[in-house]
Amino acid sequence: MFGMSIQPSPARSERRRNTLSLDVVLTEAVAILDEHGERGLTFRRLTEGLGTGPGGVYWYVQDKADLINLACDRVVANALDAVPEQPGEEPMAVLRGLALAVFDELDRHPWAGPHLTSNPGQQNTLRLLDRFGRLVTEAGLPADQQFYAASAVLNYVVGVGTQMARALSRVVGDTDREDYLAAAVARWEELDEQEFAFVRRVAGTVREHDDREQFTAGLDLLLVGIGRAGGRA
Amino acid sequence: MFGMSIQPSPARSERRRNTLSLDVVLTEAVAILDEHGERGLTFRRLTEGLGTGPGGVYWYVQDKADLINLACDRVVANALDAVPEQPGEEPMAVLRGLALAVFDELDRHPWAGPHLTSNPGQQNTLRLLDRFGRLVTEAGLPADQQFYAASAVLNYVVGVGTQMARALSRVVGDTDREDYLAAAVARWEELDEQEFAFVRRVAGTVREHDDREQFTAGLDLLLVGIGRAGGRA
DNA sequence: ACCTGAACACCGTTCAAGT
DNA sequence: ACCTGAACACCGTTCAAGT
Repeated sequence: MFGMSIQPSPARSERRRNTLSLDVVLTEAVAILDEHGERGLTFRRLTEGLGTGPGGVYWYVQDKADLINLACDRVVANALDAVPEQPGEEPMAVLRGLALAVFDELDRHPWAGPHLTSNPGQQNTLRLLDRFGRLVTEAGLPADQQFYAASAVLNYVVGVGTQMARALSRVVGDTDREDYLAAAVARWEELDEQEFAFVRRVAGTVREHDDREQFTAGLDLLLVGIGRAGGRA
Repeated sequence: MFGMSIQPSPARSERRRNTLSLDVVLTEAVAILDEHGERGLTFRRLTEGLGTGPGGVYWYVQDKADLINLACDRVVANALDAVPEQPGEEPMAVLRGLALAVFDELDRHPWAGPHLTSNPGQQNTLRLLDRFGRLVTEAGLPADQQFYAASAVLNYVVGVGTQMARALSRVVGDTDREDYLAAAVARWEELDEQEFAFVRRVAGTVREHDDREQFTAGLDLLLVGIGRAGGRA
């Protein structure tokens, strides 16, 4: 739905060239990003995979930044498509499902996370914010708190989701395939006990549980808080 | 404090070269990033400003990614230094002050935001998480919720802070200096009324208030929620 | 140990030319 | 309208050589 190309699908007959389209370009770009990471996405590799020249790509895309943004937008589109709107359902349950869909998508495409918060030009991230906002509204949150509550949820989902996705993912920037999270925790346990008192204390507990469960536990903490909150401190 | 170079400060006598140091390199890098954005940070410009060759920089830095990470780490260091630890103070008040310090620092250095969440190798971001964690603990949050509460706060502060910093900042990627936020809101108001029902409704209110105030209002919402939350949904 | 700077491989982007 | 592919300017990184 949201990931489809904007231009009308050309009649699949008559011409034998014109195998290219924004859709095809983005599919290839996402595949390369998944396999080789952000640094691995070069026009050389992209055009090789597509069987075109650079000019062909530039017909559909403004520049490399635009290409990556569009690829990110497609990732978010996947999450949105995975959880269709369900009017009448318990809003917080829907929100939780949507958050998990984003989590799963970030797990599949770990390169996308950092670009989601930073770029407001992405239509589907805005769409995601909109859905969070409507769900939070449905749940009865006062009007003047809705925007920042929705922002908080979006930031939590993307921020924590990105971190955990990188931890789970075996591909980080085309190089290391180790158990990233375990390595991080091990590093944490070597930190100074005074200076990093908190991180050292919780380092063990982070490893123990299932990541997806912890992700939603933190989300629920946020939602329960948002649902109950009445005014400012 | 946290922004200082790791290596011992060399005796400022005897040698007449050796004007370089990690500290000097990072200062110049931050200055370039502030003025020209991330794309504007090239080794050419950097070495011109420093009066060195590329090899000189590579003595202190592993590669460009490392350079940017170190620059980001210094930005967070500034925020940490701005709010020294104050045992005995009201933890939530201290947390709020620390969050605002990060906000201000992201306002000064809008390029840093996207790199903070994505990179766990940054010591000072970890330090920031640790302080949030200790403050949340002091405030009486149950042990099993502390880590994700601290993460939520960190993600809110960095995520929303980055967005607003970009909105306020006049330099975005070396080019446009328009009123970014106003433009964003104007774009929001042109969106489809059905599809973006929430964003369109709140678009007006976002513009009205003072940004810093809204930032803390959202943060307080989160903190009040965290403080009151008892269990999962 | 610290720095120089020429050299290298490569990358994003352009554009005149083709269909 | 859509695509080709050679050409260009530039960029990150290396490394033998200096002090």
